[in-house]
Amino acid sequence: MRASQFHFNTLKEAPADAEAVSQRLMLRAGMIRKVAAGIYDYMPLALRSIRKIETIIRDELNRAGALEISMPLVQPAELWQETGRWDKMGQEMLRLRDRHGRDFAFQPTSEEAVTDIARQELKSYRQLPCNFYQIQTKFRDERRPRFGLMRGREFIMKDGYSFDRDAESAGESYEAMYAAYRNIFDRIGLVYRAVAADTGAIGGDRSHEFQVIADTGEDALVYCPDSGYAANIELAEALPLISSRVNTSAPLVKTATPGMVACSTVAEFLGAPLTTTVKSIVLASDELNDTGRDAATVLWLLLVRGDHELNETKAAKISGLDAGFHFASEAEIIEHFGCKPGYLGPIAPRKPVRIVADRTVANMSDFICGANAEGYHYIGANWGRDLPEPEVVADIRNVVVGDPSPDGKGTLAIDRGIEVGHVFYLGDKYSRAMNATFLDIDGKPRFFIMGCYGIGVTRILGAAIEQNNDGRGILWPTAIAPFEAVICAVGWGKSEAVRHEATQLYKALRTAGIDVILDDRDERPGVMFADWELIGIPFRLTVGERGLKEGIVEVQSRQGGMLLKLAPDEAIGYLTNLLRRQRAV
RNA sequence: CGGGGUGUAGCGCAGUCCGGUAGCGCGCUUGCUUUGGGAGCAAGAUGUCGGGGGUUCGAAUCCCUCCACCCCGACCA
Repeated sequence: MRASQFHFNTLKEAPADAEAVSQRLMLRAGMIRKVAAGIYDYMPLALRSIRKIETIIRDELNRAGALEISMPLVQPAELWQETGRWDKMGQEMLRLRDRHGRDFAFQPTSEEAVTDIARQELKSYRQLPCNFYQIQTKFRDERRPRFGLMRGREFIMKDGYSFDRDAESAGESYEAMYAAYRNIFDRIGLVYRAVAADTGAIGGDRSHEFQVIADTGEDALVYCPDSGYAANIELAEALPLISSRVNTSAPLVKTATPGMVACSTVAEFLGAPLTTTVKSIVLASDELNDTGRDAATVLWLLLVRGDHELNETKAAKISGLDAGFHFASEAEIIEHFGCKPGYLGPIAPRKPVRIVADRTVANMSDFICGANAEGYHYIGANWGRDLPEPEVVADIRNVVVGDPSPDGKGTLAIDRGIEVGHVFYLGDKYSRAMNATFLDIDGKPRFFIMGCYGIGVTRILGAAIEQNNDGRGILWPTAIAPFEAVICAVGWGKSEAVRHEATQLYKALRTAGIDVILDDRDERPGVMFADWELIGIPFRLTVGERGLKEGIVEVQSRQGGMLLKLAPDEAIGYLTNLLRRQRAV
């Protein structure tokens, strides 16, 4: 490719509304253009990267035995009604109507469509296992699209689905995809971590997220450097930090703490460690009473230690909260506690509330908590003596750095991550809902045991840049860079020697199988260098009269490192070998 | 969907309070000079001032009303 025949526009300033680094750099590099909130044009540079990612994905999935198909973007409502998701998906699913007034959905994912294929195509256990995937445009009408390609509304996703005859075989399919995902992300060349993830309503322990490590990531990844344990913080188990209660010594004292609302300020005011305070969080759930008709609001008081945070995913698994909850309103709190938020505690609320203590809180003694009176806290509170034992003791907090690893080997660390892939064991959730069966060896119909596997193709672009950028622009991993190398011809317009040598070099690199672009725009060197550094091409070769006099061209890595002055033949050999080694990873 | 904010040339902005017929930088076009880290000079082109309605002799500016976009908040590739 010659730059004079390619198209890209670089900008010195990014649009003011672009927030994320990846978004700013892609806009400045002219890779993407915003069309509407969360909706972008992919310009030629971006599409080259997208295609490279897709090629790696196809390659590894095909190798793992998966089969590529393509399902419709526009899917009939009936399919979605079968599983109840037509209603459940809510506003996130884009709905449309055809000229006859029939309802359709623009696919946000394709479990229904693929299960419909399976129930019609896969009739015998002899056809199993079977794994279909597609690389397709998705639309999810996000409440708040942001960060450019990281959380767009329209995006490209690889979604795959496996069909097996039983749980054991489905487990093997899952493991095969897990391994394929490892290969895919290894080849793409990003630093990532596979972590155990929450399985939501499905249950079971088979769900892993593939997270690209980046400080700007929205997820917190918990891992143990010693044991290899790794999980999303939503899931990561927090062990009790206190093994058992010590004998109580202090009396219960109601102490004035005027204006002290946060645990940290109370602790500071009282001169006590933050770890002796207890934080009160009030949730509300609606429950049916005995007649099964009128909904009564039940308040829950969740207690975590002052230095800890509530984990809502864990809270949502507690019996009674698992049907849904919301944070209690101030009115609900005053009605039940007789006090405004800020001074709430488990000792003698005005009306009965259900008390859930975190494992660590349950073993605390002589602790500080709100007194349910404005401007007062108790110090020296003790379970059993000053208040009843907690109704429920559970893990309801986020782990923090330094906590013991749940597997008992070492302590936990936390990274930020961007979720770019997810493998998930589905069981018969969709096959049962859609009555998708095959005939098993005993002649009886059985539901397919399914798994689903996603990779956010366009999100990988954003994640790659979030992880790899510097003051000058993007630093693409070679495997997904728009071009592997660029030849900057300095003085293209006026020097026949430069034109000749640059063209020869270009042809030779192409013959060697290198994806190279020749910058023949006759721009000044500063402009060329700045453009390609912004765009992030991994290798730059500079051909100019200055070097040709010495018989050399310059080779410079975008990552930094040495500027090499090599004879053209040497440069070709050097780059060919280097890229061959990188591709072999 | 709540709360806050912004819409002026492709991009970044000024002008709005105090109405008088739209400007700056970058980019773009042409010419000359320049040529190893975003060149200089000269001459140009580009605007429904987010849309609609109103007030006024006159509206980017004042009023009303839509719309779009961004930021902060209850989970996704």
